[in-house]
Amino acid sequence: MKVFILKKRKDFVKAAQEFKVVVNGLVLQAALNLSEKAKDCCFVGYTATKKLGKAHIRNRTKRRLRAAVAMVFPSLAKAGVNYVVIGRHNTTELEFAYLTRRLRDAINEINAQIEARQQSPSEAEEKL
RNA sequence: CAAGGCGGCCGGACAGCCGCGCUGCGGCUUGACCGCAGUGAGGAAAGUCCGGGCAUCAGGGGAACAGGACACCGGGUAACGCCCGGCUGGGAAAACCCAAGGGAAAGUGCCGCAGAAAACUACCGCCGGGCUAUAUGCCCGGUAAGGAUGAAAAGGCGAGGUAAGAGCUCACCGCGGCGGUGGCAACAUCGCCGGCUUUAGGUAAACCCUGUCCGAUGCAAGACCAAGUUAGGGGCGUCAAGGUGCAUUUUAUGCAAACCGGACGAUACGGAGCGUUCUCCCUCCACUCCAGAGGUGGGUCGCAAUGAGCCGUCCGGCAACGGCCGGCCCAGAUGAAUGGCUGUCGGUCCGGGCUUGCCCGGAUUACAGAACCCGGCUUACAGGCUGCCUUGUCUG
RNA sequence: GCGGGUAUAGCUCAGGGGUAGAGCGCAACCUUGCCAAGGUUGAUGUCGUGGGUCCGAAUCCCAUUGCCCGCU
Repeated sequence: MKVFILKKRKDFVKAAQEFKVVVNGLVLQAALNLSEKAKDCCFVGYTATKKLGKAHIRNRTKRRLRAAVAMVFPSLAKAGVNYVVIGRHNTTELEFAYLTRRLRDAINEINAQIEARQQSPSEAEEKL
């Protein structure tokens, strides 16, 4: 599974509106991407807000998230999905192995949500 | 050894595995591809407080006004509000430190409370005279030594002098002027003179005056390529070849630009040209204006290997800095590259052990991430190295 | 990346060199059988932080921190 970088603001906004899982250290959001391009790959975007700290803290947060995604996503991510990973205040402090485990939990959870929606779309829409 | 002052410098090191940006080369399965090699954050990359380069506004000369910055002297620099050296004033026992440090004699304003008075001073007091029998008291005059107030009180201090006093006179200090000497200068120093209410309190980080400098906007500047929109409405003017209207010379000619539709835009008026106004040269503009809606915001260059560049020897200079010669090429992203894991060695702190400078264990290892590029300033910063200087104590 | 504004009592704001103020709120008392309204009285600030200028700074100057806003 190939993983590419998400760039457009529009896609970030859409991901924030559809699926969301919060774990210790990070937040994972996702949205379906039905375009031809995304048929057999997925996109990932990273977010680190000004709340986290100054520039070097935000950069470090994104780096650790990228490193974690590089370990987890190639095996677990679903094709045709835009993921967004958001850093939290303790992303830079947690042990990397723990952070990776939590990201694995988060992606399994969010994939389950997506599959549930795909199997019974009408029911899911009622929920929303 | 202790306490302190002033600089300069570093700001973890090495190795392994998995990854990332850029550049170069190679590969074929030509792509958001793979492989190899090289290279990859700071002293502040930060704050955006100054000064430049560069770019656009078509360009240039002059005058006035407005606005802003700066302000002892000399030097350095591309330039600066920066740096160096000096002067003056203030602080410290000293090494040293601090200073927006021009003009108050161009003008205006302000100086609360207190105090007689905050700038043409006179409450108490002191002295003289008068009224009154005397004292008290009152009136007139002289005075600014003393008291009191205040941040600040009209040169200070001592002596002479006087009714009491006063630069009224004199010495010293201070101040002003002239001259000599030293210094590029700020200024220092010596002498003479003034006789100081003929010396005009403070405040310019109050307005201001004087001198010097300053066009605006910032790489999201700007240049090019590609794609897309080029539609509707209102207003000015020209055209009589269509319709309409009017007139008739009666079916064609003339007039009319009011209306519908169409084709279009003047070598004149005028407008524009880097704060405002004026002026000179020069140049440019031939449709214009308004409102609403929708779309796009992609790529290349700018841009990173030639620069006020970095390193080193030597030379000049007290220094900032400059010069000769030699060597080097050193990040370039755009959802934005340095990360993850492991080991060894460091630094600092704590605890324990003892063989007293080693071992063991634990914690900690700052501030912080280039975005067009340089020169400064300012602010943040664990810990460490190093040079010089001052004072005190002890020993020789 | 560039450029502005603001910070004063619990809240909303005045004050632009000379004793820090207003409204609302708060507390006590009066009024009432009780409450509200009304009346009387009172408390309350390191003037965001650190320096400087001045005799004297919330005010002027410099630096700094937080918050808010604008352009692209």
